[in-house]
Amino acid sequence: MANPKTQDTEGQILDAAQEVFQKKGMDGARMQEIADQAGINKAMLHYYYRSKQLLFEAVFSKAFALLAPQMNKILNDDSSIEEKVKNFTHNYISFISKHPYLPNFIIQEMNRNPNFFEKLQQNTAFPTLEKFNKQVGLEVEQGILKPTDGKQLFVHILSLNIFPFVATPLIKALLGVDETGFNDLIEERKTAVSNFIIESIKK
Amino acid sequence: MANPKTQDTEGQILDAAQEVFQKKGMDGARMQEIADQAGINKAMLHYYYRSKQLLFEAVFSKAFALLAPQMNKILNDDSSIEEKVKNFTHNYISFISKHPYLPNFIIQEMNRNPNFFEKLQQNTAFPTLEKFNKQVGLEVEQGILKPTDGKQLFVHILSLNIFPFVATPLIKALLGVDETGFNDLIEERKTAVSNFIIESIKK
DNA sequence: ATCTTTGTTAACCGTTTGGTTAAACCTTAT
DNA sequence: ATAAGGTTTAACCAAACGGTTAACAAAGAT
Repeated sequence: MANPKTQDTEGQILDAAQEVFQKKGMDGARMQEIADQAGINKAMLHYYYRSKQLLFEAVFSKAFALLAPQMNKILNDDSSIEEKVKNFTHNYISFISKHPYLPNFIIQEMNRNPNFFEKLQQNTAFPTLEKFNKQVGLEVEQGILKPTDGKQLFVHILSLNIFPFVATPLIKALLGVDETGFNDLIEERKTAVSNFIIESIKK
Repeated sequence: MANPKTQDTEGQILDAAQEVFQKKGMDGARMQEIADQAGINKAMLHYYYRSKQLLFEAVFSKAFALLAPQMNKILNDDSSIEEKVKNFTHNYISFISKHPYLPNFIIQEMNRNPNFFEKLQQNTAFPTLEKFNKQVGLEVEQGILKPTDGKQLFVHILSLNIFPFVATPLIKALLGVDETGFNDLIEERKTAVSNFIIESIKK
């Protein structure tokens, strides 16, 4: 990633917009604050991106494009289910630890405007569950896994990996841990989650 | 719940505010829209609740007060871990199916303003993990459960139960299901989630 | 050198927003 | 009847908002 100071104006704007939108959401973000963050005049935002809506869509699409490959890895590569679970859990948690605002941003804005999300769904090469589903069925037949529904398993995997990052303040409060304690918990989860899943589905 | 038409103005406002705030969040909600929803003049909102912030806090506190007892059930009653997991999963999913906006509202606003949440944490009888943690340790010693960390197990349980309601649009898209298909999936989860957990931790 | 295009700014504009006000409207006690 | 209290309304207000404009600066092209 390039140093902001050496980037051109358009890139500086996108970086600033990403920061502000991810912290405050579409409704809470202010064009002036994005301009201040980027260290430029507010008119430049409109010069490069026309409107708040279009600037937001640029930020959202860029963010979503970061996540999609992670999904495709678990859905469409050729390793076994057990390997997929282990790799996805470890990789995803590592990845999100570096971008902690990302999941909440995506989910918050998907809920705010499902229409825009449907548009994205058609344009992007959107991941599908087909291959994963078949693979689970096959490994059940082969006696590698206990009887397991692919859809439910996939939702389990997403829930266990993503939820803690979405509900960080709630979990901190309920567990009574601070920033450090939470980070330790997350670090533990890189193995705890995959062990928990494998233990449940492996024969 | 009383019929809105037979309620007094203050109650009508709170109901209308709940609906609008839960759909659009603090930043997206408009006082005029709340007034319209309640069928009254905008000035009445300020007459009864002084400001948008105070009206919002009334809505948030009421919503949180609905969820806290659910948490306490799994943390502080006297049944076994297995029973707790089964009951919590079934009860929580049933409960949230009737209030689908609730989890996302709480989480979204907790992330937006962690300070306000800390205030709430001190005032309310806030659930703690202490008893649950001890109980897990005990059942592990007794050979009922495999070696299990109480904290991680609790995060697992919350994640599996809450996440699908928070990320509904994402899950619908990835699984390629419509409203009906999603509802079926959720209905299945009342047993699928508890079986999945028990299978993993029970000796 | 001068023209043209692109990038940048301060000032401005119309609208929307949360919030206020003063007058009117009930209800009820005397 | 009427005075007093709380309740409700239309009209209004200042501030904040997204967006525009016109003038200016920088950089290439001829």
